[in-house]
Amino acid sequence: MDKYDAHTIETKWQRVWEESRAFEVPNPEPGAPRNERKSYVLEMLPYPSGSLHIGHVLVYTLGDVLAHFYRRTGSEVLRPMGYDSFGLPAENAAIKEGGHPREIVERNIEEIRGTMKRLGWAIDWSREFSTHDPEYYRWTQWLFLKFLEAGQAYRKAAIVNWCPNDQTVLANEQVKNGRCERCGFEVEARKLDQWFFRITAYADHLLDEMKDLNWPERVLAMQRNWIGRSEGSEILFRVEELDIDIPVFTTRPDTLFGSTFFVLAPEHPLVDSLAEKSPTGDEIREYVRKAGARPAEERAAGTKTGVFTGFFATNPVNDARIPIWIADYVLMDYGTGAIMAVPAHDERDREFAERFDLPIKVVIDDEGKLVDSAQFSGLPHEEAAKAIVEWLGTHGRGRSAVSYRLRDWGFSRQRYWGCPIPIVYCGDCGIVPVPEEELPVLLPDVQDYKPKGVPPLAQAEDWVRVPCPRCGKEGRREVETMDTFVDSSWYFLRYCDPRNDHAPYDREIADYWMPVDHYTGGVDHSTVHLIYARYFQKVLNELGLSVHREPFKRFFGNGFVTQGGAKISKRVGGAATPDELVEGYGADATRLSILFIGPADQDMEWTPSGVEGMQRFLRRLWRAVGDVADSAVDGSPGDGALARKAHRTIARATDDLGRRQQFNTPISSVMELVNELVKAPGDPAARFAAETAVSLIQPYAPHVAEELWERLGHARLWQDPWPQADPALLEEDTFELVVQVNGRVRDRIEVPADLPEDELVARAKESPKVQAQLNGAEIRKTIVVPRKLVNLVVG
RNA sequence: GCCGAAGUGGCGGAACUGGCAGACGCGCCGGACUCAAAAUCCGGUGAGGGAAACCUCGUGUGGGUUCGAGUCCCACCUUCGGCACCA
Repeated sequence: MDKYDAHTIETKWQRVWEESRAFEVPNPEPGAPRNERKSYVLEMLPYPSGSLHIGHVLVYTLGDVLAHFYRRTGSEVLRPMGYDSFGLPAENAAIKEGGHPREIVERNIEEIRGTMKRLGWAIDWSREFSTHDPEYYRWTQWLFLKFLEAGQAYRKAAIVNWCPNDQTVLANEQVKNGRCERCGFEVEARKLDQWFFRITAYADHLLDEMKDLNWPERVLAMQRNWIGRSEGSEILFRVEELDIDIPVFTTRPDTLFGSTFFVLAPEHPLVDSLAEKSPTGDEIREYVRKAGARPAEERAAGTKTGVFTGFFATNPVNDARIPIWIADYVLMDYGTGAIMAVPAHDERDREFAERFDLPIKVVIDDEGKLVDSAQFSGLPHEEAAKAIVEWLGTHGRGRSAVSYRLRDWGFSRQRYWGCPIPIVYCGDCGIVPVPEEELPVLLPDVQDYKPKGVPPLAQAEDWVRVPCPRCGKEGRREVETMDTFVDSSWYFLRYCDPRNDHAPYDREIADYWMPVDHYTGGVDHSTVHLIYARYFQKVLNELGLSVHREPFKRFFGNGFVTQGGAKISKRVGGAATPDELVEGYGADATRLSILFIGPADQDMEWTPSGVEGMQRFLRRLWRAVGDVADSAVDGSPGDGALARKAHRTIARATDDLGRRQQFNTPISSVMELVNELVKAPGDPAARFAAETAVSLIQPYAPHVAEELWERLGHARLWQDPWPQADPALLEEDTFELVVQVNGRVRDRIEVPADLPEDELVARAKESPKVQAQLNGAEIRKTIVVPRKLVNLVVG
């Protein structure tokens, strides 16, 4: 047989798939019965801000293996692809390289598509789109209008995260450790009018409906953490001089008697009027100004600062008058922006009290019982918490309350390359939505789209000036654009019906394909994209636009691929990019090597030696199967060792891919089978073993598998049913009985599989090695594990 | 500090429900083929002891449960990831 030549084979089959539209799937006919075997396989769509790297090879090969596996196990598979082409990464790349963002992303998309095709990923290319296509963002705008109508999108003045480098506002989800997730600059707090999605209204839904998700625990834990639901109570403190009540949120109402001072966040709305009425107003205003200017990171880590207002609040439970302070360790956007400080039982309050010499009053003893707390003294503190909240309730001074860490999603961006927000500001009518029929609001070209703090769209004066859709007077368009995560919060629905020009998608079609059965992507999106998309899906459900409440039924979080310690390969000169790898080793070897490294949900280091090993394996497979194809032998595989090995391999690979979601071990199993085949070329089961190996490796190495399948006299392996293991042939007819004495292995004996237990024990006792260990001692206990071992316990 | 994941040969890793630790691959060592090299093929490869048959030790550390623990329980150490003045 000829030599294994990856390029010839890969080019040949890629052409066949393209010409036969092998991986395109039709949408269901209207009113057709639901196919229970549909399977929507999706991976997070790439940003076209550069070319693909080895990490993308992992993600899309994972999806590819599953798509092939599900198709061949009887599902109708939807496996689309597109590009998240709006947003900062692409825009920054454009600024760096020079040129218009559109040109840059479209050039990158061309390149990425080529790489994807060269890797042989089984994608339905007829459904491809980019989020910057007007035909797509038209519907992003349409959905925004629906959210606006439903009160899920709104505009408010808020203190937001401002990145001074990227010159834009960032969502909380895009700030890590007080720094911009993209560029690493420290974010500043700015008070601006901004657009928000009311994701906090769905906090409990996002938590409760996790029970319907087959997701890794670590990702769910991150989301839970991010949402940060915490149960406590809201308590009203009276300020007599001002004739007002100020609510505080606390998780520890049991410590209420220990509250010795009261703190407001510098951003608290009452601060202004307090300063006005206070003799030390200037001092207060000066403190508030300084606190506002203090970087968030320092505010969190530095020593505590604060200022006394001169006012006092009354503790509702004992009428104690406690001083009201303003301090920046209290955050405006958590709870009510005001706290009752209990320095004896809260570390932060203690630090503050010590610094400003405020009293510390212990109200819980070492046994966890209340002391010095009037009628509640002596109660265990959990019980006391309930009793105190109840008492507050009957006196109209408090109630149970829940607080969340999650905040509304601010999606205004002061940048150019994003989806325009379809809004017109009118002097008379205020905020006016652009009528649906006028969508899309096209993103205009501007002279200069570099960030300057003022949104670049403001320069497009002709575009900005527009008649108010409501009254016809001159209005001005919204010049902010949407966060790119809005685009990716519904793209999976558009794939269901990507060419629809009268709706974002046909509801019936989307209801059929959705939810995504198997979603793959990086866990770095756990508290960003994955939470936004869940929120969108829930709102769409409540707007009557989808029957489903969760977008991704199953999620697989792939690990990160590093390339740091990679040695330079002599032969391919340190091949590192996917294109270089395909060029040097072929797509099949590349695909195999990235999945063979280890468990795909853990981080991994990519090394060239792995891909060389895979190339060796493919040559070995090529030769072994080729020998079978060339030989005339045919007939029944029988039930010999090789046949049984093949059946066991089928069983294992099937279980690993379907149930266990383990992608490296099926490769090992097939390697074992090929090793056995090489050792037994004349075996009656050689042909069966060869076909099994080719068939099982097909999702990983579809090109070489297809070629060998053809040489074995078959066609279209990608459509062939997945092999099935014969349960009768899953075990050998003999097995190696492990004989233990006191739990330690002393001998291994080959015995017939059907030997009864007492006979197994008899065989075990006959073993000379066992005899030597027993040394005539009395056997106290005998443990028999069928088909595995006998353990003799003595002494 | 809180939440989560993980510690197994020289390396990546396997061992699914408590039952042969180290599958598979990389690397390394030896051999075959070759004028030679590459490629390929065959054999070996956890540590210690022994001429050998074999024996002992061995899955981060220390305990425990069990006939039997990489796997279960308790305590701890280390690494990585997320959150972090969240009241």
